[in-house]
Amino acid sequence: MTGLAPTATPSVARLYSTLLSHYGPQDWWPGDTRFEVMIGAILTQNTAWRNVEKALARLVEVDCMTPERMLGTGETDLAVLVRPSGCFNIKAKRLRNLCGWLCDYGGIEAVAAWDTETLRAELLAINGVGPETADDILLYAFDRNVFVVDTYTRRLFARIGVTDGDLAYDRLKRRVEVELTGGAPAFGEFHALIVEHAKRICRKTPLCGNCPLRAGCAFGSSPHGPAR
DNA sequence: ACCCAGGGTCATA
DNA sequence: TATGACCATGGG
Repeated sequence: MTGLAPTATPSVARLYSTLLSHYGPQDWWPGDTRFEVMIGAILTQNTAWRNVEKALARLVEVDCMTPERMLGTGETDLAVLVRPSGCFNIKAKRLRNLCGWLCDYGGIEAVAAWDTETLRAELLAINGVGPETADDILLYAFDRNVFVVDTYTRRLFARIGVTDGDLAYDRLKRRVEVELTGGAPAFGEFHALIVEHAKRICRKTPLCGNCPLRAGCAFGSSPHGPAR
């Protein structure tokens, strides 16, 4: 659709295979059920996953991991339960919004029958679910052929020059969905690999020797990172 | 003592 | 439409 990428810019497929061969399959998303994946997607907003795990464990411990039982827990009690994940008052509301939506439409199995466009639009209509969270849910809870764009994706693509400066969410998303073959499993691995790369590489030394992307990386330390 | 994390909403200009 | 404040815990 858009013009061909200049041959000098690394291809999306090449970036994917490089990360995959270096780190191996990540097998995302961690979560026992589709509902738990959805809850994790809310809780991990601007939050380290290790803190999300604590909140998820508490929800399981009090047997709260269904839409009905989560709604049955009061908002205040729910906020206390998810406290380790931060922003707990806001997240308690968002979890309730999500659960209310599920119950209104007949549960997870019912909404799972919808086509991807409809499901995405409905998810985005929930207060507290933005583009990334919606795509997390579509990809990892409902196995849809959707790529998730996050801050790391933007940073990485910008630094190694695959974006041509256009960082708009939908453009970036479409680009990966078009250029990377393999469907949902590949999209899921790619997003996970990008996050894993950010977590493990170049935090302290921007051009560390173990970086599989070498000089093209310079990625992971701060929102701005080293220039170029 | 800072900075950041697997974002999103809302109020301003 | 485009920024900025805000949420808030826990680890580096």
